[in-house]
Amino acid sequence: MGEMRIGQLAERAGVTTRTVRYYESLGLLPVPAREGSHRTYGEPDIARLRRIELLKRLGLSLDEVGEVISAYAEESPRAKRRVADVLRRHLAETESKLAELKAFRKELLFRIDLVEAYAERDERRR
Amino acid sequence: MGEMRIGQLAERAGVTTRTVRYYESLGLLPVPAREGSHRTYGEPDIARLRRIELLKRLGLSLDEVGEVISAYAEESPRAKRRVADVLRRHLAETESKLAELKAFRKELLFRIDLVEAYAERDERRR
DNA sequence: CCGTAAGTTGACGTTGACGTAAAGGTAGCG
DNA sequence: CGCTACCTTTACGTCAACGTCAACTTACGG
Repeated sequence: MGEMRIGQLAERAGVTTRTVRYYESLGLLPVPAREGSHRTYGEPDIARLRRIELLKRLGLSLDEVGEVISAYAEESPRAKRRVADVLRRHLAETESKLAELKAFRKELLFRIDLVEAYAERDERRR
Repeated sequence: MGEMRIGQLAERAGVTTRTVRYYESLGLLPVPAREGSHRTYGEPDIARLRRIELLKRLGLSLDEVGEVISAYAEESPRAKRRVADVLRRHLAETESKLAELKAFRKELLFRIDLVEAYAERDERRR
């Protein structure tokens, strides 16, 4: 009943086997069934890995992913709310960074415009 | 003519002395003047440190800060453009992350609403 | 049966951005 | 003179998130 082994899982989820074992050791992935000594996985594990990678891309640490992923699987509203809280926190952070970044870019683009205006004027005065 | 030493600079810029020396070793801060064996700094160094910390908060690595900070001090349009390029790249990344994060949050809030709706219904049916 | 690819555990290596400890130099105050 | 606060360099420690290597074992096609 083992749909696939660690190599295929890793490839289909876009990670390395090392990463799969590491996540397992951190409890981000459930301890898998074995066929003999080989870990075996199914489709849901791919989905779970992809969720983990998404959460990472969003800037969560693996610890935070741990909180969120386990709560994510649960049905209780309390768990869901915890997930939402973690995400909202990161959303707020990201939004403030974005605002700063935009302000910074604006200032820079402005200065570039200035310099280019000077350059053009110098062109015409030749 | 030494306006302050490393301890005061660090405190006023909100970093540690270790950080100041580290940044100096990376070339993020200019090699400072000395009074005897003690590094001395002025107001511009505070400003520079604050710019560095801002850039870090925006998600740049110290390497990238290095590119940006030196170019930032230069007057040439080419340098300014390089600064803008680095920042635009990070802006794009940040914006895409933000979009994902928003989608994720939306999905979560939706699920929370669902669960809460169930909870309420159960309340009324008691 | 043999070779090869893929899997196993265990342990050490890496990178970035500093922290921290050791072992001392120096400036000012009483 | 001696204390205290602050400074100096050198060097090893840390943490996250894996990479990499060693030394096997297992599974499968020819």
